[in-house]
Amino acid sequence: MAGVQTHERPSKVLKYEIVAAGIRALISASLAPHDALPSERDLMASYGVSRMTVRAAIAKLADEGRVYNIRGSGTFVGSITSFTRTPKLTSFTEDMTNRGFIASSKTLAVARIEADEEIAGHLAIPVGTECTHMRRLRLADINPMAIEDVYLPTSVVAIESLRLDESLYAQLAATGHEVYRAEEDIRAINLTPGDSRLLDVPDGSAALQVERVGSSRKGQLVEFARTIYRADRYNFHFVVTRETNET
Amino acid sequence: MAGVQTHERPSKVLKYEIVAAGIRALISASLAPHDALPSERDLMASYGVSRMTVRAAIAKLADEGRVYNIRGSGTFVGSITSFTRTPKLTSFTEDMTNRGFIASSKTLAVARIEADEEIAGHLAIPVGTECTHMRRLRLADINPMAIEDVYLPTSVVAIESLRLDESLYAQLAATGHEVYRAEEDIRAINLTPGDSRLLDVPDGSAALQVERVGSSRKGQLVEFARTIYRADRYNFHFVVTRETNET
DNA sequence: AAGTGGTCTAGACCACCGC
DNA sequence: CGGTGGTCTAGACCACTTC
Repeated sequence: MAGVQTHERPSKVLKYEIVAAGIRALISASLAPHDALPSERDLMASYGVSRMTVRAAIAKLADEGRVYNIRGSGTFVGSITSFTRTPKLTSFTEDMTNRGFIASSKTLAVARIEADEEIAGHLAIPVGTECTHMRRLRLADINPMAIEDVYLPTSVVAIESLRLDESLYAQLAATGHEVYRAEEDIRAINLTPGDSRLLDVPDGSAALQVERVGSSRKGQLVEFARTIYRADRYNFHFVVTRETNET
Repeated sequence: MAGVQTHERPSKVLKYEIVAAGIRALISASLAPHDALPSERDLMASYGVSRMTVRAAIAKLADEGRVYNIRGSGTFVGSITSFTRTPKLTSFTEDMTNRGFIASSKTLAVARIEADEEIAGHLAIPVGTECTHMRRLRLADINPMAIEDVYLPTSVVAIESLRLDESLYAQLAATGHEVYRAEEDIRAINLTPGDSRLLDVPDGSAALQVERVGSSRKGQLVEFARTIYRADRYNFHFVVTRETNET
């Protein structure tokens, strides 16, 4: 039997997704940035749904940065440009695809290790727990983009069953450990001499480090990953808004 | 009775804010990370509100990273630690307050300049347009935290009317140019010798650079700001989730 | 004054989880 | 199976912006 498959779509068609798709189409077909969308009440009538459904659709589009609301005035098309990265959970391959690159990898090391204090702390497991460690050089269009170290408890993925030629996330999903939620920590670092060579930049160059602790839909901690991106090739770009808060 | 006048904004008390505050208090009083919250239906009864109001409160807490939902199972307390910075639009002072520091500033330069190509591009104005430039060293508890350069078209704020001892954002808001939405670009850089000295770190140290283009409610571009943070003192920490995508 | 988005009610059915 | 969060309806009043 060829190829492990992830679950097909028993997914129900959500009404607010239909409305959102319709609005997306409307925007790309006939609206320019800062143009007004039809009012929520108009959209209710157009799609034959309740107002809450319309608002759920607009909320999703706003989250994507495609539209924004002005109270008392209307909903308007945003001015998203290229190279946007809303803070959503994506795999490296998806991220590169979104940025217009072709992703590839070179596996540098795969090993069975015992969790040190840092890894154990992030994954909430006892120090010394057996883990699978994978170190990969990540490429975008054949050029070095990042170095990624991933640590997973052996109970999640054993090293023997790991297939290096397949997406790690797909393998996790296939075994019921889909990474659904993660906490990310982003900071700037100076590269070590070894990492500088791998990324083909001068020693001591700045780099963007993203640490991620990923958990499954059920809340189980699945992976700890540290990814170090070339500073000259990688950035985050997103929209922030002012909210009436706060404590 | 005679009307009591205050300078406070007569902000309406929102029900979902009350519920959210109650849940926040419950969490800090008696719940540990990954403990379950009362169910939404229980919260409805406790606060005497509809389910949608409860869900609005929980949605806000989830946005803050304080709780997370598991379908079919419940809502649980998140594991956010210190030094969190959700990607919201904040002033430097607010940001530092959230992180537990006391913010202060030292103005390094204020000048009238003509927009170069970069600034003009960000603010969508012709090259050579008159702008106000302000350069400040930002401190957290007396320690250098960041260097900030802000550029504003003179039509938004003229240098003569700028008061250095007052919040820039407050002055902008007072003249109808409140920054309420912004696009941010985050990347890692190596500090220049001059900036290294200002931030009191070794020459060539890595730093986190945040560029921001802020716009008013009406979509007018108001400011271009570049803030360079000490890498050892500043990071972003936020929660990301996997969402139904379809692009 | 009219129209907009923001909040809120009081119900309902569904998909999913753990027992 | 009962309980949970996810979606959805059909209304309502409010605060705000624009005319």
